[in-house]
Amino acid sequence: MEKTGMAIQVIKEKLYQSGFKLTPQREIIVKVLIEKEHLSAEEIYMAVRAKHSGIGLATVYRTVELLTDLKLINKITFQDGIARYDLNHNEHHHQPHYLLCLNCGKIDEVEQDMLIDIEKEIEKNHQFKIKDHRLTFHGICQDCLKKTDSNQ
Amino acid sequence: MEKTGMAIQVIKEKLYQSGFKLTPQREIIVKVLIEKEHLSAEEIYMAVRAKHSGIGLATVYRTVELLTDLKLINKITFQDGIARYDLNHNEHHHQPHYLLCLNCGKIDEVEQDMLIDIEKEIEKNHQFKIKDHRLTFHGICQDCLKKTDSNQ
DNA sequence: CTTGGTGCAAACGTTTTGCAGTATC
DNA sequence: GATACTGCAAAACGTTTGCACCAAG
Repeated sequence: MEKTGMAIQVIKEKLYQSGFKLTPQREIIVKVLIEKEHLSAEEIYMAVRAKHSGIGLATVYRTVELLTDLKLINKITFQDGIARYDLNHNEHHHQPHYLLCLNCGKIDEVEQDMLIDIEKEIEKNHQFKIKDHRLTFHGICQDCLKKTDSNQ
Repeated sequence: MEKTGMAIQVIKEKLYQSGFKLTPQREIIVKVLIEKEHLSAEEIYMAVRAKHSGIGLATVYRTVELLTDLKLINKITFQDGIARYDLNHNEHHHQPHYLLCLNCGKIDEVEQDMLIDIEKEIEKNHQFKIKDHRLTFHGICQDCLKKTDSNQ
């Protein structure tokens, strides 16, 4: 709960710095985002309604849009076209890399930025100034590998 | 025209090998995909209607789905959630990397696979068997850099 | 005549928007 | 009382599907 309180405080400050408020609805949404990762808007909405039944889906969308604009959370869309949201804990603005299991759908994050050298090469070879990146690996996670190993 | 004819011939063969036909509608769609890259379904539909006004949008969707399943084209979805399609010229099954200009929206491709070493490291460190990847760099393209350089 | 393919329109799931009402300063 | 924010419902958007019709072997 310490961590939650701290994170909310930081977000509250950044909101006020930009002229926005941390309304009760926004606070509940942020708490949900702290508790669980990779949630879609619908999933946030469900979790939020469990705590405060009066919140509308539109508020969820408007809040995650606001938080994304302020770079407080990351919005990521995999191939299914559904946007998912994660708190942006690291100060560095780069997106983490994702490991997406094709079997069970689990999403893992790799916080370490492994693209630095590649980005330098791309910038040199293509005269393209890189601001951000999205990298997702599709494959089979550790758990699913174990399950299938014994059978095949 | 040589290139177009060859590409269509290859696609026709692969379709027949899998028990499908190259209908007139499918042929027109393929020709459009040969002529332009990174088209959305809607854009394919527009281009196709210019050549043959009777084709329906559903046929476009069904065709690109079929071609994607047969790995004849790549489907890629950027952060806007709109799927785009590209002919898969290289035999290797890996997705190219993309350079997306935040200023003008231009999409460039990097065919060379630069992730091989990183994938080895991820597989070792996370016990995750990688099957495919999606890598997009967001930044400013050469043309837009030139335009803004003089002003700032 | 059977099978696969098509066009149209309707349905779908996610996201956005208009608007009237609410809370806050 | 002005401003930012909310909830609801409707609309918008890209995409998929049901179905009757068509084409080809």
